Formats: sequence, structure tokens, C-alpha cells
Amino acid sequence: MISRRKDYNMENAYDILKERGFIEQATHEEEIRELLEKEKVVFYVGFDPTADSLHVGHLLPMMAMAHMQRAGHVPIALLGGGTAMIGDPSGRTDMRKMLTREQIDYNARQFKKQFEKLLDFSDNKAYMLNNADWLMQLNYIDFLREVGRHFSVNRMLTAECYKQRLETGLTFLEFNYMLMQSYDFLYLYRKYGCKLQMGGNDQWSNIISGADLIRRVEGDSAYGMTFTLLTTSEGVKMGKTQAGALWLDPEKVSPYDFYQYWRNIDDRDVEKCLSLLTFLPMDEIKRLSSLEGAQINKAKEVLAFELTKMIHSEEEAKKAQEAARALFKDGADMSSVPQTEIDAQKLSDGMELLELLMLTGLTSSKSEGRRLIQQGGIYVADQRVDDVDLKIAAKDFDDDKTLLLRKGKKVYHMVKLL
RNA sequence: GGAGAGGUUCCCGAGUUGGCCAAAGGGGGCAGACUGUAAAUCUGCUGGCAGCGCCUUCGGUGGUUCGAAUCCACCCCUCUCCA
Repeated sequence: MISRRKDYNMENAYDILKERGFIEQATHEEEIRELLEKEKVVFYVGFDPTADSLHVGHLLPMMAMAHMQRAGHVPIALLGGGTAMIGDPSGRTDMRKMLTREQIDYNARQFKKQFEKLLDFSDNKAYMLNNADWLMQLNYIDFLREVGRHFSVNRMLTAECYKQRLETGLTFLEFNYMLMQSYDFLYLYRKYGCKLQMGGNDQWSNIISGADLIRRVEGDSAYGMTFTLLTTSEGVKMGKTQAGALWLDPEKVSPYDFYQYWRNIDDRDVEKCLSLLTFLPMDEIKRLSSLEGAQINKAKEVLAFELTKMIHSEEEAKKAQEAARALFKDGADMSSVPQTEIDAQKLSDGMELLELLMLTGLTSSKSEGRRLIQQGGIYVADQRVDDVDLKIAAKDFDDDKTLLLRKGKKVYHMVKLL
């Protein structure tokens, strides 16, 4: 059993994904394995371009694509610019907002930068496409005649993805989503020879119907696979923070905060995250995640470092790690702690701490700050504050004109005097 | 188009004999204790502001009233059944 997988070069991409826990369902497990063994396979994953950055939820499919590419296959990142104009009803209770072409194009450029961290787009080793390019010019009658006739409404109605919406209501607009997405697969099959679609588990129905369409229209086999949902041990989607999603864009979530997110994950999620979100070899992951008690913190550091390095850069990862160590242990460099610069003039007759807290974004209102102080949750230069009306003046700053604020145990913010 | 049900604070969800409702309860979130920058547990907080008072909030707009989330009118939206 163990020796079977000594030779990593021979490893099948399917086995890698399987071993690392990516795969939830597959249409034809054995056939897919074989296909990946024999051929250079073009495959695609759809992404919804409604936000201006990818987030942690996208990381899992991105990693899967990267593993596949490393094994010699060709990923297509398909942006749903056209389907975004319809909105996928799968598992949703609300209708999705519609975006303009300009917004989608802008988002696409942001996505591309982030994809490039993990995928190599040179020499057609990967593609990024937008389905608006072919969906927008479809002719309704032609489409119905070519694609629509292959879909049975009876069967669609029994599809899992519509179950919920059948109870709460589903518009015809959204009902069409499945046809659009199936057509995408067909289009990619014809144009790029794409034979495999992967996606989140909520896409299962759409994926199967696309593969079916290819079988019917082209008489060739097409396959589908869905990924595990990246959830915390609590069963909640990973990557939700109080501020919203954990974005990959450093403008939206600083590398330090990104690092800290992973540094702080639940013990029980360490192994899963390491195997799904890093390229570390499995035996190393096994070793790290079997660490006991406080030792597991080492594994969390590795996880945080690896991920920050991959998404941002090795330099940012180092800075974040040093900053974190400096704050929580005793170290030197604090340059990466989130920082706010403030004009010395504003402090000339002292500024209320409550106001400073708001300036730094540590609190969103004075009431909140007041509450935190009353509960002993605010520290200035490592001293717990007990006076709600405390004023901060220039003399409170260090020699290097900085002042460290802290909220709770681990939210730090540096104020720098100008 | 017809008949019903409903839109409440971050979410779910009470509240409709008009005042005692900034609005029960739960969830989530934040903070404190405990710890390992973890989990579990316990405690507190959870609309805003120049804190015992004031201001904005219960789909929208007007109205009745000393006073409305609660009553009336019109409008918007959602769902269910019928066509």
C-alpha cells in the first residue's frame, strides 16, 4: 500500500487530487483516471466575475487547476461574464445582481493577475476566457433549436440545484442558466477540445447536463468532477471574516491579515488546509498535522507562510511572519503591522483615544470604542486602558514616532507620527 | 389578472387590544477569564451621538393621533394557490 506511490513522477493527476481530498464527486472515476493518464486533457472551471477580486473560496479550484497543469494538462479559467447576466440559481435564495460589461472586464483583469500566481498562461498552457464572447451573440431561436431540444424540463425539475428554488420561486430567466452553462461546455469542447469540467459541488447538476449535451450532440464522452467545499470544522465556509470575504487582493486584505487568518485557524482544519491549499508533499503534511498540543502552532505557521508566499510573495510572507512573531513573542521587526500615519499637528492638544481608534479602523464608532475600553479590550503601548476619555498626545509616542494600539488579544495597529 | 400570506435591527425570528419598543429569543460578531495567537466553557457587550438625555431605525410615501413597528390609504417587492 505504502510503497505503491514511491514514484511521484508516475502519479496520475486524478490520484493527486484524490489523495489531497479535492474530489467530491466524479462522473466516471475510472475513465477520468485513464483519460488523465493517456492524454493531455483540456479542462475548465467556471468563475463568477461579480467581484473585483478572487477570495479564499476560489483558492481550492485554483489549486486543483495548478495540480492538473503541473501534471501536464491544460486549464481554462472560464469567466461567466455572460452567465453572470443571468445568475445561477443553484442553492441560492436570491437573484444575483447583473453587471455591466465594463465592470466584468475590470474584474477579469484583476482575476487574471491572481490566477497568474498559480497558473502558467504562457504558450497556451492555460487560458482565461469569458463566455460573454459567445453567449452574447446567441440567437434565441437557433439556440432553442440546437440546444434547447436536448433538455427535458421534467428532468431539470428533478435536479437537485432547483429543489430549493422550486419551493421559493424560480424565474424562467434563471431556469435557463443550466442551458447556458451546458452550452459553454459544448462550445469549449468544439473549440478547445475540452473534455472535462470541474467546479464546486453546487455545480454538479450543471456539469452533468453539460457533459450530457456533448454526448448527445457530438457523440463523444465528456466528464465532470466536483470539489469538496472548503469548510471549517464548524461546517462554515472557510474564509469568512467579520469584514466579509478573505480576498486575495492585497489592497483589500493586507498580507499581514491574510497571514494571520491562516495562523489562527482551528487545529482541526490544519491538515485539510495544508493538503488542499499548499503544494507541500503529503508525508510532510502528515508530519506537521500530527503535532500535538501547542506544537501544532508550528504547522499553522507553515500553512500561513506557504499561503502568503504563494498569493503575495515570499518577501511579504517573511514580513508578515516576522511582524506576527514580533507582536506575539519578542522580536524586532514590526514594519508589516497594519499602519496608519497621522499628522503631528492633529495631536498638538491631544486627541481622544476614541477618535484615534476610529481613524485606524480598529473601531467603527465611538460607542464601540467606549464599550471596548470599559471591557478592558483596548491597549495603548501594551498598557490596558481604563479611562474612556484618555487623550493621546505626541509625547505618548516612542522615539521613532510610533505608537502601538491593540484591540483584544491579537488585533494590532501601528500609528506613525508625521 | 384573481384569491391569500408576508416584508422588523448583521442573519433568523418575536412583537400588530397604539405608548412600559432601540424593539423578546436564538445565531453570528466583538471583548474579558481560561489557553497554545487553538477549541470548549463561563461572563459582558452588540443602532448612533457631545454616556443618565438626544437623534435615526421596523419595505416606500402620505394620513389618523398628544403619541405608531403596531391603525388607515396608496405604492413597491416576495411567496402560495388559481388562470
